[in-house]
Amino acid sequence: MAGTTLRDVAKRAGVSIRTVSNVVNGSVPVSDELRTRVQAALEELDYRPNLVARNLRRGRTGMIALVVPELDVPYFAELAREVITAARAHGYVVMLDQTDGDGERERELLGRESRATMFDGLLLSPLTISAEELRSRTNRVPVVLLGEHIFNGDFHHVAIDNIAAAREATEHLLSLGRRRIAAIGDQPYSTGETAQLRTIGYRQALERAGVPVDEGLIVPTSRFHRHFGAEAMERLLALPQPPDAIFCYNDLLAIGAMHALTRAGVRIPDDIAVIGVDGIQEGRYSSPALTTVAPDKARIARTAVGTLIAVIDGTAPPPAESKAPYRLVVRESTAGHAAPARPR
Amino acid sequence: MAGTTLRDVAKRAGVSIRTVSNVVNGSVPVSDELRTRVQAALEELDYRPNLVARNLRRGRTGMIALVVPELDVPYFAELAREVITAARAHGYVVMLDQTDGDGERERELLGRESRATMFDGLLLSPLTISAEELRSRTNRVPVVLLGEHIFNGDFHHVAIDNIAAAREATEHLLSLGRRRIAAIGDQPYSTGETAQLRTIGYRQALERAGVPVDEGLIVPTSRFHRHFGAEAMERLLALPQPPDAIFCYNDLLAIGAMHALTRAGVRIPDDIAVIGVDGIQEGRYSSPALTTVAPDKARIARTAVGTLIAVIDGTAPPPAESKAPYRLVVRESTAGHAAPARPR
DNA sequence: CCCGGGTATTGCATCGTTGCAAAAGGCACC
DNA sequence: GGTGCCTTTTGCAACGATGCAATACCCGGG
Repeated sequence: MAGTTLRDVAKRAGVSIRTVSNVVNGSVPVSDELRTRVQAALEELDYRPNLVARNLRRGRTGMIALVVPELDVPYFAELAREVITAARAHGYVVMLDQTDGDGERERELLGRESRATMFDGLLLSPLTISAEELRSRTNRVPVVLLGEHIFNGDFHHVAIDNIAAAREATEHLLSLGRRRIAAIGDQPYSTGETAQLRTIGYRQALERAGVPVDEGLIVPTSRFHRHFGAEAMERLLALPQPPDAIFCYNDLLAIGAMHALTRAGVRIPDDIAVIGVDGIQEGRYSSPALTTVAPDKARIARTAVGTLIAVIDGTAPPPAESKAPYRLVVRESTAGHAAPARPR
Repeated sequence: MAGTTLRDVAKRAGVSIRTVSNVVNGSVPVSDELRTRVQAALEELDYRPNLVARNLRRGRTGMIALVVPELDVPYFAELAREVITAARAHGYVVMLDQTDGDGERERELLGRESRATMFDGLLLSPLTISAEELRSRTNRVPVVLLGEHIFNGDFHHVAIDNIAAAREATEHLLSLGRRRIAAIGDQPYSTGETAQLRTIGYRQALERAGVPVDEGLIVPTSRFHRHFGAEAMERLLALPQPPDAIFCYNDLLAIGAMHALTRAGVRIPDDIAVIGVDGIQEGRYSSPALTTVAPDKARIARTAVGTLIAVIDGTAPPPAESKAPYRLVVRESTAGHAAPARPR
C-alpha cells in the first residue's frame, strides 16, 4: 500500500537517502557510477516522490485554487479552461471549487477549517462576499479577484470595464436605429455590483444618444441563467409597447430571451435585436447566432495567474485593478442572417 | 509570512503542543479550563492548521482528481459540477485537470513526475490512453474510469450502456416514421471506442426495424464539437438524397448540425429530425429545443465518487462495470413545436 | 609523504502535525 | 495512608522529503 520512499531506494542502491534525493532532483552533482546505480533502483522500485512531504518541506504546494460560482455556467467553464492552461505554463496546477453563489460557501472557504492552507494562492470570483469580510478573513493567503465586485484597492483584481462594455453593447443596438432598448439582468441589491455597473453603462449610452430611459424596460433577474432570460423576455413581450432590442447582461440570459422570442414567433433581429455579454461558444451556434461583447478570457486568465504568482513570489506591485480587453462580436442576432458561420 | 503553528499556540496558552492539537481535533477529552485557555490563544493568533503537514502525517489528503478531456465541453462541465458536489458530501475536494484529448497529457498524468501522489484517488475520463498503459502506470493509485473505453475488468468503471442508448435514440427516430436516418460522430479508429459502440447501437436499431444501413449516411467526425456537427451536416445536405433524420453522437454535434440546417433553410423536425446524446442544458434552450438521450449525471457522479472512496478505504468489491441510467428527453427537434419550455 | 583545494557523499535537523504510550494528577476504596 | 483505577496531559517519534554543513574522498603540488 505505502509507496516506495527514498529510504527504500537508498537501501536498495546501497547509498544514503540524501544521494538518492540528489539524483532525483538533479541539483547536486552525483558521480556517474552512483547515479547509474540509483537510477536502476529507482526504476526497479518504481519510485514516485511523495509530493505531500516535498510540499511540507519546501513550504509550497504548486497548487492554486480557482473558485467560481458555478462550473456549468459556460463562461466560468471557459475561463477555468484558460486558467488551467495559464497555470500549467507556470508549473502550477489548479484546484477548482464552486460556491453555487452561496455566500455561506464562500465564507466557509476562508474560514478556520478551510483548505486554503493547501494552496499557494487563490483566484476568487466572488459573488456575495463583501470586501470587508474578505479582508478580515484572508490571512496572508495571496488572493487575486476575478470580475467586478467593488473593491477598494486592497486586492489585486482583474476584470473588464463593465460600464464601458455595457455602454458599447447598447450603442451597438442604437447604431441599428433601435430606440426602445430593454435591459435584462439588473440586480439592484447589495451583491449585484457587476449587474449594477452594466446598468450604468446602459443608461450612459441612452443618455448620450438622447434617448429617454424607460424604467419599465429594465428587467431585473435573480441570476444569470437561461431560464431567467426567457422569463424576463416573456414579461417584456407582454408590455403594451414591447422593445425593439434587448441588451442582456450575459449570453445565457440572451439565449433564454431568444428562446422565448422564437417560441412567440418574433423574428430576430428583424423585430427585436438581441445582444449579450461573455462571448461563450454556445452563442456561435445558437439560432440565430448571438451578437455579444466578448471579454478576452485567455488574457484575463493569463493576467490573473501571472499576478497571483507574482504575489506568491513576493514580486508583485501593490494591489491594483487590471482592466482586461474585450471586443464586440457581431453576429446574426443583430445583423440579419448574413454572417457566415465560423469554424471553431 | 509563516502561519501560526501549534507550537506558537501552545507557548501562548502555556500548554503542550499535543494538548492544543487535542483541542483542535476534539478527539481526546480536554479539561474545561485548558480548553478555554487554548481556544482563546487559537483565536488571538488566528491559528489555521497546516493541511499539508496534517496530510503527511495522516497519509491522506482528502483530495481526489477528476481528469476530463475538456472542461469547456458542457457535458464535462456539468459532470464536474456533480462530481464536486458528490465529493463534498464525503468530505473530499476535487482537483480538476483537462488533457485536451491529448494522449501525451494523459500519459504524463500517470508518469514519474505526476502529481498523482497528492491525491487519494483518481477519476479518469480517458480519451486516448489504452487499458494496457493505464494498468502498467497506475501504481496502486485508486482509479475509477468514467465513460466507455473498452476495458477488461481491471478497473472500476461507470458509464451508460452506449449501445442501448444509441439504439433507443435511433428507434425514437424510426418511431416518427423516418427511414433515411443519418449518424454523425463515428470514430472508426483505435481511440474512438465510445463512438464505435454508438454506431453498433445505431446499426442494431436499423436492422431490427428492417431498414437497410446506408454506409454513406454514417459520417465520422474527428471530435465531438459543434463545428464538426455543422460540417458533417453540410456534407449530408449535399447528398443527392439527403436524410430525413439525424442521430448525433452527442449534443454538441447535434447543435452544430441544427445550426447548419437552419442556415440552409431546412425545417426541424418537419424536414429533418435531430437527436443528440448527453442531455446538456444548452439543448433545452436551443432553437428548436433538442431531443436527447440524457445520462443521469448526478447518479454517475455519485456512483463514481462512492466507488472511488470505497477503493480508497479498501472496502470496495473487485473492479466491475457499473451501468448508469439514462433517459430519452423528447423536445422540439423531433416532436414539432408543441413541447412547452421547461424552467430550469 | 603531507597538505590544500575541490568535488562527492553523508548525517542531522527540520517542515507541522498526529499516533502511541508513558507520566501526572485526582479520587475512592480498602 | 497506601493502592489502584480512571482521566487528563505530555514527550517522543514518525510521516517523507530537503537545506545545511560537516565529512570523506581524490588529485596535484610542495
